[in-house]
Amino acid sequence: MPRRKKETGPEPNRRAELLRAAARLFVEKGFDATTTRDIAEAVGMRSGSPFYHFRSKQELLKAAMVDGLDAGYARLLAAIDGIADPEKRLRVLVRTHLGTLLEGECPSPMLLGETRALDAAAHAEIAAAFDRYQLPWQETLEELERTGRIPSAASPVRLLLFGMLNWSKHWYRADGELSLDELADRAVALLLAEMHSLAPQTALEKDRP
Amino acid sequence: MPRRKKETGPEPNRRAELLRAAARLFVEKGFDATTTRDIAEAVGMRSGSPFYHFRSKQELLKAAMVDGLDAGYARLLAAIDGIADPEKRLRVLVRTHLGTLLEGECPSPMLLGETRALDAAAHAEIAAAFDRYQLPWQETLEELERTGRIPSAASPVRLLLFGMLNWSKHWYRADGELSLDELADRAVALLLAEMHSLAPQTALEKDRP
DNA sequence: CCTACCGATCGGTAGG
DNA sequence: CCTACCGATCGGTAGG
Repeated sequence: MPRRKKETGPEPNRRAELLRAAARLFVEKGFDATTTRDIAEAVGMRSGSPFYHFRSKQELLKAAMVDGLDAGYARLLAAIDGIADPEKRLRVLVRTHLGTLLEGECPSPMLLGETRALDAAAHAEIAAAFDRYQLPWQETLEELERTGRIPSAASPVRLLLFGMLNWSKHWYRADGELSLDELADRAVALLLAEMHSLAPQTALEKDRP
Repeated sequence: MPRRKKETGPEPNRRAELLRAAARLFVEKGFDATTTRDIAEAVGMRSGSPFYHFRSKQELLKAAMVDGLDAGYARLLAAIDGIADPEKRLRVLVRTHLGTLLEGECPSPMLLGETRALDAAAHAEIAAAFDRYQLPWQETLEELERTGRIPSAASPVRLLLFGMLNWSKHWYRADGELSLDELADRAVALLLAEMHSLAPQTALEKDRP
């Protein structure tokens, strides 16, 4: 029986393993504090071997960011598929984003600050991946503006929203009182100002429709 | 004429200069990518001299954070002095915070992620400084809740608010279209949901009362 | 992908 | 606060 594929060059699985380990370590310890030896050890390689897959530590960071963002983008699209109501769609975007950020293994937005060390070409690739990621958000916000649910979908609104969500990485505890669903509700409520027209006591007690 | 003070040990000015330089460099390049040599050079010292003032690089980071937060706290208190209306006070808190963060030389909240390398004792000192800093915010939010301007002043609200503001360090450009005053208005409007009851076009055109 | 290694750099110290 | 320095570590490479 014929093999699926001739073995050409490096094993793609090992490359993906390196990227996952790198992303996790970069988030955990920071780019500079993470050594290429840490990353190699995390996947059972020797110190020099990551450089067989990636030209430099910088390229490892760039690839981890772009792959992480694209994986998150795919997750977003799958989650909002078929949801026509923009308010529900926003809620799903927020919840899915928080899941990627706080439960996932590759919280790319947290690596934003670590890209300082990268050159302009890498920055451009990462920026393009961020732009893709933000597309469904901007569409949804604009639909909410058109239907009068928010007063403005101008760019700062989206950025303030991402700020609310991404910063939670600094304080959210999975073993705390606040569930991810509740946090998502809080954030959406803040944006939509719907709590203002609800009785405060019931603001967090919404059932599923 | 008598000297104000006998010279006892290290010059306090030099210590403060080191802290300012360290804070700026840590924000700019990250804790690990900043060398103690960078910091020494920034204040015109030789490579070993910072260790005359601070026991370790970690202590430099801890002191820079605590000092930066306490300076920001003093700035907050001065700014809100005598403002009775909680809505106006919140607006001033937000604007002052954004000023410290985006125009100041020591944006301490951005160093939160860099404290990974510090031990438990240092974390406790920094946490205490953060708690002080958050006091006037929490008081103001609770007053807004009591007077019915926001539906809840529970802890996540304050944290989401800080998220909106702090994340702006990642995208705000001083030479862009959005002024700090406008950004502050946007953030406050999001929280108070006042835009909902205003005509959208005038939401950003408020004069001073 | 491993072995063996290099050049550079870094935090920190001794002694003045 | 400087000079001179040490031990350790790190990103990366040559050769297989």
